[in-house]
Amino acid sequence: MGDAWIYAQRGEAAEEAARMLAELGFSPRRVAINGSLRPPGEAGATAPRPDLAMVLDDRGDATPLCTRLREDEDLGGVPIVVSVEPEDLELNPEMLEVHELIVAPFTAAELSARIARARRAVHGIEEDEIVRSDELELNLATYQVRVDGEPVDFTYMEYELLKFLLTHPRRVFSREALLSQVWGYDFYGGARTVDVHVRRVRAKLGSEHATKLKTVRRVGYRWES
Amino acid sequence: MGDAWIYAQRGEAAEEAARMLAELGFSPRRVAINGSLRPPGEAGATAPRPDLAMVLDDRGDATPLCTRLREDEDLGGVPIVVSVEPEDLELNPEMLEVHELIVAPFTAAELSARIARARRAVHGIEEDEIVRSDELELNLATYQVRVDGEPVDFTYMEYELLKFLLTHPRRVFSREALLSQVWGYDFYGGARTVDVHVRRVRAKLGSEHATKLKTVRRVGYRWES
DNA sequence: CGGTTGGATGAACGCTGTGTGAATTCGTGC
DNA sequence: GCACGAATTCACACAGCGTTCATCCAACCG
Repeated sequence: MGDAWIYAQRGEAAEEAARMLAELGFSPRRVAINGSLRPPGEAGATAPRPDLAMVLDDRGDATPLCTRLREDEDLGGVPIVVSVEPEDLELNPEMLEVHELIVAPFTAAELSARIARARRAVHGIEEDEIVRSDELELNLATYQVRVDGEPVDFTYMEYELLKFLLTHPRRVFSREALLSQVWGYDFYGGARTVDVHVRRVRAKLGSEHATKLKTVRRVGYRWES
Repeated sequence: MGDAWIYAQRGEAAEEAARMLAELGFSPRRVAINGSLRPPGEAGATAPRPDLAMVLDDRGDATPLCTRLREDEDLGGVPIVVSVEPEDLELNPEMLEVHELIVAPFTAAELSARIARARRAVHGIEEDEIVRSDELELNLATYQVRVDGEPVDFTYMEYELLKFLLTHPRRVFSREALLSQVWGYDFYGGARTVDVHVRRVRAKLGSEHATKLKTVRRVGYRWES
């Protein structure tokens, strides 16, 4: 699911949130509420972006923090979920603008739903429409592929082939199996067709990732990351 | 605070919500979940609009209801708050799109905050009634389009198509999807219809912006700014 | 170490899908 | 009923993409 940065004053609350986010498949990192808005060790140079910012409010201290988050150059567009205590629900303008609001204590199921809503609000895309493998990203909603963060153009068949192998990792598929599953059950064509597409996919992936699309001699192809 | 219409299957839940809304200063009215979407006695003639629609989900039955609410001619733009039971939180696309989501049981304070957020979400859109993307401006109120500041005349379908793509950026839509979502669910026509409208929209946008309406071969169209 | 087999590679062909111009149908107001 | 604009359908050309073919290279086997 990606990185989640947690902004919190109190330690227990942060740990509980981290536990829950990890359960949902995130890699949570704690961030001090005062300071650079980045986790320790992440200087501005590399400027990594989290996939989610989770803010744990403590008596209204989240308000200025959210403003800073929103205005931060590199963190713009990161979905923000703010957790507030029930007694701190009194209205304040910032709480109206935050992507998604959750009232503590909450369940993992609710958090998951609210994260999906926050992402939807920001990206217009749901997380489950993205297939990842290492530094590879297949976006099922936009038909775009990112290799090491860089968008790469794939043609329709290239995309479909890569998607199939990526979503069925490790298992070997014969050319015939690929022809029937990726091209369609009624396809009658030479098995060499697969070879050519594999070549093109490899070329676009770059040497780094190309090696993950392995040839199994006399059998077929396999994805191994 | 104004009128609040409650859509619910179960009576107790509806009464509890009504009590809470009254406490917050609303005038709650119960609406049957099947039927005209209006309280009894409110025929279409006078067509009053509530200031809030509160939907109480019962095992997922809120989904089609929300779709109807959204598409209702006179109820468009009414803030919608949906209450769901914790066990019904599993993701479904409609729940991602609703203005605000609240998990039962909830306090009046939380409901109040979420109503404020829902209103903000709706007002935000109505306040700027204008959808912008770079130097493009869609005025939802007047059906006018400005390209680089210059007003351009769009016909109805051209406008609807552009608006749909612009408000769902990046995502690819097949011709069939566009036909059903922009033209209407019951539309049966050639998929080439979409092509022609895309061409006209592109022509009116000018070469600069036309390239943002991208063709995804064998799949459909996509807006990318 | 040569023979054999299967995969990689380069290039060219031909089909399918999309763009485009124009004709036709539909809808609305006078 | 007529006129006008808009939406839809039709026909065709072109480009991109998928497929095939021919050749080269690497792995396996004796």
